[in-house]
Parts: sequence; structure tokens; C-alpha cells
Amino acid sequence: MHNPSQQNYIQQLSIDCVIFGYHDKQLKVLIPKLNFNGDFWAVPGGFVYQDEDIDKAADRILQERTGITEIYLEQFHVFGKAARNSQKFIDRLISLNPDMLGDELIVKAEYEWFARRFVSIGYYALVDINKVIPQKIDLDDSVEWYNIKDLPEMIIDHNEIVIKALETLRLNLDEKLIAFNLLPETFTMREVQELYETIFDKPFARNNFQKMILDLDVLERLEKKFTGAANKAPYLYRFRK
Amino acid sequence: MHNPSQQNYIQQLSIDCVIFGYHDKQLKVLIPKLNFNGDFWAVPGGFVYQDEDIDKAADRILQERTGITEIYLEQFHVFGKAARNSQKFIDRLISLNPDMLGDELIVKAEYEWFARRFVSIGYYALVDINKVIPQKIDLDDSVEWYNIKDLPEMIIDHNEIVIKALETLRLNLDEKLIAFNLLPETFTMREVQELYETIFDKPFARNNFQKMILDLDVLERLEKKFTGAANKAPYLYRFRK
DNA sequence: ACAAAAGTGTTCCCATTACACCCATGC
DNA sequence: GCATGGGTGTAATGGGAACACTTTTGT
Repeated sequence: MHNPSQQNYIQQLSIDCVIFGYHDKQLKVLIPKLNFNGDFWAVPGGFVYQDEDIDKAADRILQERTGITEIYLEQFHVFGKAARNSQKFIDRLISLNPDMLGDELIVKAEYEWFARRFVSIGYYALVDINKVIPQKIDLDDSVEWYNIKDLPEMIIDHNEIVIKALETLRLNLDEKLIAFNLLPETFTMREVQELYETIFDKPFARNNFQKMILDLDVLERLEKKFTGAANKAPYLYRFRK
Repeated sequence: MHNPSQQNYIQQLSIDCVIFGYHDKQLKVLIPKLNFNGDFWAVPGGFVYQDEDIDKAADRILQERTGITEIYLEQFHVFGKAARNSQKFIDRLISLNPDMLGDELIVKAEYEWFARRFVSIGYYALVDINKVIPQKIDLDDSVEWYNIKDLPEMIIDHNEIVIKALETLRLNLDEKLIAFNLLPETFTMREVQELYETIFDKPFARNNFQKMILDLDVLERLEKKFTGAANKAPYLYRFRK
């Protein structure tokens, strides 16, 4: 077991990452489930080494779970209520997992580490869901994509963190042209539109949407995509970096 | 002297506040100067008590320097580079102030506290400059308003922090209707326009500006303000909360 | 009467929205 | 041919920018 209390981390500071993916007209969030009795879910998180930039720490945490690099990543909010700690979670965890008390000394140190109040920096990431192979680390029982409309109940304030991340994503989407990070290398205009409709949870007019996106002048049109369907083949596009 | 190392603070976490005020067509920032040899300026900052919300901590830091409560305050960015520490600043401070070495034990503890790498949460505040009576605390030599276009060179990355705060202010100004926090209780339309022109550093057309602001539907028109000038008296307005 | 600045109305332009039409594809 | 979905053009709409004019005030 990886013992945070024995690592050279900044104390009482954590990073929590909301990893967004998109598939099948659903906006999804990558969420590990802990390998303990009792159903504990938490967004991927971690701590910051003494000699590590916070952005680098977030990137490392992301790579551990997704296996990919060069991820679009943005800091969005700091969660720092005085009452923000894992006390309830830990107590329930221990009561349901009495056998986890092994080496008394280390357990005590770990308990004290985790039970303290933490200030957490929230990051959100946008990834191409096809490129991600969810990685279990440490104490993960599973790492799964959940539809954002159907999230499990998570520990501490992690459900609020996801909500705040989505709000920020919506605010930044138009301005920063970041939506394409959620799509594969190539995609059709319909797929872009469906993505936008999913994120904003509202419909867009097809023709005007196409014009709006093309006017951004960030896509290049490739060959047509023959799907075998009985209709005109759509063009494929690629984001021009 | 107030010794951070002996307070019950979260370690390696700080809060820095950019306090904006407005006067005489100038956007100003409240900046204390340290009471030591060598010219050291730093935006008002502080640390977070173990039992204190980070928002409360920011509010406390603000009240200490401005003397006023109910300040508009917003978290805007976390500065967390690994190399972000006060080492250079402290070394220069000590070399210029050799007599500050008093009680060896406490000095050593303080040195170790301040020399470490800090993660800092940036807040910006908008205040009515007329209501503020700048307060010196602890080691302040002075606390003054500086034109944002003519800031002193500050310690660590504090100049960057102010720049980032201004960027965020510009982005949020339209959306959140917060500009009025920088004005007195009542004001004329011209004053609002001059404030906007100062913040965005560009001119606005008078008639269209008036329409734009009134269409926000957040101002109430009061009586006219007779200035004694040889022209039509402008209306006074008040922000409707 | 006049200068200065406040207040308001009106036109112009552009970008978004809505509506309409044509095209390619496989059955 | 025809149903289906893709691509594009054009008219209507609305908000902001530009321009013009009127009103109020003190000298």
C-alpha cells in the first residue's frame, strides 16, 4: 500500500480531477470505486509533491488513471471549507472493514493523514474516450465511466465538485474551443452537434450550427465518410492545431 | 511580532488578495510596504487557520487592511509552481536587515516557515475606495493605493498575481454586474462610463453605453445632481440590490 | 445667447435565427 | 423512385454601433 503520510507531500492540500469523456450522446465522468466493503466512489485525486508544480501533479494523477498524456486540463475551483474532511467517510470505512487494521503504527499515521481537513484544488480534464484505457491503481476496485446524469453518490463533496466542473465547462466551451478534445481525431459535423447538445442539454439548428462551427475557422475538411446508410455521406473533419 | 510558525495555520498554503479600488479615473490596488530596510512590497496576504473556511480567511485578511466588512470577494486562481517560494526575498531581507535576528529559536522557526514553497490562492476584492481607511498591521511601513499602471515591483510573483486578477475582473465584469462595487452608494452615468473605460482601457460611446447599462435593469434613478457646472444636471443612480 | 454636457431617438449594419431548397446514397 | 440525412443559400430578425438632435444648466 502506498502511504501518503510517508511521502513527501504538501500537507492538507489535495487535487481532485473531474475527467470528462463523451460517447454515445452521453457526457461521462471517469470515477474509480474503492476496493473496500461498502460502496465508496471518489473522483481521481491525489497530493502534490514538494518539488512538483500543482499542474504537473494534476497531470500525473490523470495519467495514472487514463494512461494517456497531453491531456487538456484546467484548474477551475478551490474547495476549502473548514469542515471539508474525510472523517465520516473514514469512520464508515473502518467500521465496514475492521480487518484493514494491520501495522498499527502506519495505520495510525495514515488515519491522521486522511482525517485532517483538506483544501482541494479542482481540475477538469477533457479526453478522447476511445484513447483511454481506465487504469486501476492502489486501492481501486474498478474505474468506470459514468453518465453525468447518473453518477453514484460519492464521498465528501465530490458530487458538488463534478457539478461545479460542468458549470465551468459550459462557460468555457465557446470561448476556448476546447470541445474537440472530447472527440476522436476525425469526426462528422453531426457528432460535433450532438456533443454540444449533450453538454448544454438543448438542441441546436443543424444548418446554423454548421455555419457557426465552420466560422470558428479551426476545422479542416477531409474526405467523405461512407457509412453504408441510405443517405448522403457526411464529410469528416479534423481539429487544426 | 506575530509568528506564523506558532499559529495553528495550514502549512504551505497562503492567500493573496488583490484589492481593487477606483478613484479619479484610475484603477487602484491597495498594497502594503514592509517595515524593513530595502523596498519590499507585497499584496495583502495571510494564512488559513485550521478551523477556518478559505473564503473566511480571505475576508479576514481584507478586513485587517481595509477596516470594512461585506466586501465583494472572489477566488480567481491558484498559484502553485514548485519553485514558488520566498527564498530570494528572505535572503535579501536578512542581508539588508542583520539586526532582525533576535530570539534565535523563534527566528529559525520563522525562517523555515517562510522559506518553504507555498501554494497561494488568489482572491480579488472590489471596494468603494472612499469607505476604506487603509490599516497598517504587523510589519507594515505603509499601506497605499497604487495606480494599476504604475505598481511597484513586488516580491515573488505578486505582480503576475495582480495581472491575472485584472484579466479575471475584465472577464467577469459584464457577466456578473460587479463593477458597481467600486463606486460610491450613488453615482452618475458618466462615472460608471469612466470606470468601464478605465478598467477596459478603451472608450465607449456615451449614448450606447447609457442604454447598455440601463438595459441591465439593476439601477434606480434618483434625483438630479446639481454640480454648479454650466450644463444639464445629470441624474444620480443607485445600484438596486 | 452660448458653451458644455446630459438625455433620447433613429438609422445602419452585422450576426444570429428561421425557413427553404438541393444533393448524395442505398434500398 | 423514394426515403433519409447532409450541405448550402436566402430571407427575417434583433441587438449593438454610429449618427443626429434636443434639453438643461450657468455664465
